[in-house]
Amino acid sequence: MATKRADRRTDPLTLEVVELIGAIVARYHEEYEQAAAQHSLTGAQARVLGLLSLEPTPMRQIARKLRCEPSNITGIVDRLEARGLVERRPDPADRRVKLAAATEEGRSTAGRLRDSLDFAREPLADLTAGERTVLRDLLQRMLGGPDAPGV
Amino acid sequence: MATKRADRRTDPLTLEVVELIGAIVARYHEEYEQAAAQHSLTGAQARVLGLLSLEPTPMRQIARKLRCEPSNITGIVDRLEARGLVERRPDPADRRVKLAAATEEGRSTAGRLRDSLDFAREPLADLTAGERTVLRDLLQRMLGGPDAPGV
DNA sequence: TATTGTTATACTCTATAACTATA
DNA sequence: TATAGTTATAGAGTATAACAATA
Repeated sequence: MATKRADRRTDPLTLEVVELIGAIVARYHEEYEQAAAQHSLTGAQARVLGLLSLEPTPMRQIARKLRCEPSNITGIVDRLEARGLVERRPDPADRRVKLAAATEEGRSTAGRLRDSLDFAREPLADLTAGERTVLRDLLQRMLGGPDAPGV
Repeated sequence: MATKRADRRTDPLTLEVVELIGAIVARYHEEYEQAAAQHSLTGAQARVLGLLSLEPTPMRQIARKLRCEPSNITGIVDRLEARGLVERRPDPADRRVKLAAATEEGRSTAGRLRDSLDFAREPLADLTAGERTVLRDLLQRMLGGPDAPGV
C-alpha cells in the first residue's frame, strides 16, 4: 500500500530535508548579520532599513511586518535616524501617524547591503535554469503556494 | 549562446528563489521562537538545551557551535541550571573544564520541543518521496554537498 | 472610546576586557 | 605562557504597561 501522509512526517528522507533546511536557515542568518555588521547595522536595523528603502511606512506597520511590539520600533528608528539613514515625516492624512522614510543615504546603504547578500544567489548560480524552476516550485508548495488550499 | 554563470546570479528566476528562501527562513525562525516560548525558553536557551540533550559539552565548545562569545554561555547555562534543565559537571580529564549536561527533565523538555517543531515536517508531508528526493539533492548542492569542490 | 507613537521598566542576548584557576 | 570559565560592563532587542495626542 502507499505511504501514509502521517508516516511521511517522520521518515528518514523528510528528516534529512528538515536538517538541510535548518542548515540553510542558520547559514542565511549568519551571513545576513555579517553583511549588516559590515555596514555597522544590527540585523533588526538592516531589516527596518530594507523595508523603508521600498516605501515610507507608519511606525505601527513596521512593527506588524517585523512581528514585534510597536514600542521596539521607536528605538530602532531612533538609531537609524541618528545616523541620517532614516527620517520621520508627518502623515498629512492622520496627525497621529508618523511615516518613517529612508533618506537618500539610507536608500544607498540599503542597496549596497542587498548587493552584498550573496549567500542565496551564489550557490544558486551553480544550478541550471531547470533545477531552479523545480526548486522554486517545491519551495512554493512548502510555503503554501498559489495553489495551496485555503489561500 | 548559453547563459553565463554571472547572469544566473541576477536573473528573475534566481531572485524569485532567493525571495522564497528568505520567506522560509523567516517562517522557520518565527515558529522556532514560538515553540521555545511555549516551554518558557528563549531561542538561545532552546538551542543550547537541544545541543546538551545530545551529549554533555564543555562551555567553550557550546560557544563555538553557537558562534558566539564564551562569556555569553555562562548566563544562558546559569538560567537553564536555575530551572533544573541543565547541570554543570567537572571534567575528570581537565579540571579547568566544566561539562554542561542536560538533566532528565532537560532531555524531556528538549524532546517535546523537537516534536513541536512541525514547520518543516508538516509542509514536506505534502510532497511525494520523489519530490523530497529532488529537494534534498538541490538543497545539498546549495550548501556545497558531498560533491562540492573544496570539501 | 479607540488608535498612534512614545516613554519607562525589566529581562535577555551580545561583544569586550579583565580576572581566576588550572594546564 | 596559554587555556577554560567567569565576572563586569555597556549596547541592543524584546515584551509589558502606562501615557499624551489625535481620531
